[in-house]
Amino acid sequence: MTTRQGEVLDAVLDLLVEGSALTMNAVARRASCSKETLYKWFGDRDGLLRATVQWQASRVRAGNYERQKLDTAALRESLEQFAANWLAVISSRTSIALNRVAIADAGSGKSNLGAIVLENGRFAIGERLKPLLEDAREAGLLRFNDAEEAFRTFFGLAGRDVQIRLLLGDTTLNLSKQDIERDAAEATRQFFALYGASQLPAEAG
Amino acid sequence: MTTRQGEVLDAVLDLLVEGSALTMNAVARRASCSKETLYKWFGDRDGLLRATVQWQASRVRAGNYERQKLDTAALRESLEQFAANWLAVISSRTSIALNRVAIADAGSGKSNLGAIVLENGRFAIGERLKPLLEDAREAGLLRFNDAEEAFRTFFGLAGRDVQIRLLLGDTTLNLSKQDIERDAAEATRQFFALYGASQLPAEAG
DNA sequence: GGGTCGCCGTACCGTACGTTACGGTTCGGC
DNA sequence: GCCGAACCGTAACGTACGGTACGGCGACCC
Repeated sequence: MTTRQGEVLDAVLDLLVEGSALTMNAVARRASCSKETLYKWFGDRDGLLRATVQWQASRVRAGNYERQKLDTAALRESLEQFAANWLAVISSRTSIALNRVAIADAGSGKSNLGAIVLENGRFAIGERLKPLLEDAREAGLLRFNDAEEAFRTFFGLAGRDVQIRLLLGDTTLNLSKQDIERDAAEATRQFFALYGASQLPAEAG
Repeated sequence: MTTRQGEVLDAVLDLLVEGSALTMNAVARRASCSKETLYKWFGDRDGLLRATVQWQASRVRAGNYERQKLDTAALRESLEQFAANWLAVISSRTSIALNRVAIADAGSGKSNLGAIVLENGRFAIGERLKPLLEDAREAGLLRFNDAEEAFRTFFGLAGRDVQIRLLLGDTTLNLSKQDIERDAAEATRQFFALYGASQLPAEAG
């Protein structure tokens, strides 16, 4: 992946975010490259989309969680960061645009953009969060049987209706940085109320 | 909306659920009608899609909640039914297909399918659930300040990652009727843990 | 300075699909 | 039995777009 190729993929992202129709002509014009080059580098339109999705995924992937000795404050801090980061990602125009094409593609089943997005989004964050949850359980801070189920609950508390509303074009939902931090803190508080070891476990699955 | 027109829209739903490309030719063939009739009845392709979305919405709309004197058991029962019904809807092949076209459409901004789906999905269920929550607060069963926020939490606890995974084509998620009932019960239990008046309120927003 | 390579711009091709037009058929009203 | 309306099936048109071909041009090598 040369820098020039990255510029081309950024042009694709630009067009997607704008909501313009993503034709090969439009990409070539925006990226100031020839269509021949596009086909040489990416094969066909599907390959271009796949490369774009992976290109963006490679940028979003944050540092992995480092196993550590946890106390309640550190755990809360980590959870809030996870939630805030996730909310920031799913409310970004880029993520919305990419999820839209991936969802449309998953319907026609031509490429496998949906699987790529899932792998780098929902599943990646799950794999990054579960070690934290398990360390917290080890440290006696959380109670749960199944880390996957606990994660899914946290995912629901953090995301709520945000992603589907944004994907469907709801314009009444405008998450500022402050909103995101407040919502992330609230989700974390609720998660502690459900899974915190200092309280009665809510028959957590 | 004649019954014949309903048959045509059912043909559209069939094609969408199959994942076939939704061309006017395919619709005409599947519905055994002429393209001329399609254009006469629905104007253009967008009109056909709009009519299809509204046609399905008119079928999904369930009975409204009837205000009643609530006790804990009745409240739990109602909440579980709401959650189970919502999970059944969003995991149905029809809903997935319609949400896909609506989301794709919301990206290009041609029609306003996204708004229609939101209005008949997420927002409709919110308006139906909030009176129940408020009655429960009135009856001293729940504690919260903002019914909208409480609803959004319930929405997150019930839906979690289900909708986005299905929209993105995740095939590892297969919700049986039993799964749905179990998840609905669990979400309701968690919601009570967060907002039930018999416990300390979790600083609920 | 000539040859080669990689790329840009553009013209071009084939096809898919939205849309329109039209001949043929059924059916209710008189 | 005849008329008109509604509708079916299909052919035809125009366009948009994915994909290909080709001429030109700067860069680099020898």
